[in-house]
Amino acid sequence: MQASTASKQVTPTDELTRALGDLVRYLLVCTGRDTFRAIDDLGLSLTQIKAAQLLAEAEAPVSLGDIGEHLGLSLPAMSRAVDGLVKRGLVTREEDPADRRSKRIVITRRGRRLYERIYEIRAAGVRAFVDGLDPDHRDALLDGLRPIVRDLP
Amino acid sequence: MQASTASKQVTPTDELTRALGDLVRYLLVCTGRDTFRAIDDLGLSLTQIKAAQLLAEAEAPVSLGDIGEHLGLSLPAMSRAVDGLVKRGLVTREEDPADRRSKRIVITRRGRRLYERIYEIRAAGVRAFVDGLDPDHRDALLDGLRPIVRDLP
DNA sequence: TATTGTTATACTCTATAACTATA
DNA sequence: TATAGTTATAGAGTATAACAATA
Repeated sequence: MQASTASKQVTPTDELTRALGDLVRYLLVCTGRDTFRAIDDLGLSLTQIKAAQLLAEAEAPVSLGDIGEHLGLSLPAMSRAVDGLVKRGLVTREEDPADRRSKRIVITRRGRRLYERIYEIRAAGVRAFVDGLDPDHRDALLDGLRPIVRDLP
Repeated sequence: MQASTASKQVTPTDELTRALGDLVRYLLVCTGRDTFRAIDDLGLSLTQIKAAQLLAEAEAPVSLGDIGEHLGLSLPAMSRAVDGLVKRGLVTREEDPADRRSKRIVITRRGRRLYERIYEIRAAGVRAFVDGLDPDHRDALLDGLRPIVRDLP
């Protein structure tokens, strides 16, 4: 707990916070452009892509309300968004036999392919950034990142 | 260029791409929640916050068209967004003496304070993540990040 | 009576088109 | 005639309210 007359003390936490903030911001710009354009070209909304992502990664059946809760959106908004996905054959919507008020939303093979394509576009932006790194820097970053990413929830 | 019978070859580039992608995604979730809620509570749109950020970081005078171009939005959309910012006293909008068709948008002291508050909320999310790291991991990540962030555009 | 989802309606944000003022 | 910005209007996406079906 070092005291200092000025408030210029920069701790490792401060420095890392700033570094991570800058990096995330930069990567978002890199990867966002192409991704948003691709989604737009598909005629899908961001909400629909997020829903597809949730469904692609879900392990248990997912109801409409589940999706809305995860995405922080209202039930009507999800109903409409899923409606569009159903019409395009990207997901299916069926009554839950255990509770017929509820609907089970399941991604189709076509929906999964579409989601993976979007994922690849995003990854390509990150990859372009990584490819531009000095190999030594790249390896050092990987070393620093490996144990942290391993523990992400 | 090692050949392999399977396609399981994972290069450092692959691994780092994935690690960075995962980290960015995780940090976005952490920092996005509070930030979006704060913006919403202020009654401002995301566009208005982005405009404020651009203006807060701008070094030269900025026209309405400049903002729209940077943000990828139409002139009418920017006009409306800036209108709201002017009404709240967060920016000023004045004729450019050199070309009276053009307007110079300038952030006010109050606008700058507001932008910094939002920035702090976002940074707080990153900081919470950093605080949760094992100190050794934290320092290793900082070492890996330092030369890279230094060279960001 | 409570809950899941859908439909009706209003609001916000955006874009295109039409317009004004200046170059 | 071309350009910077504003105003008018339409479309997409969201939320609240009202509704239907099931628990």
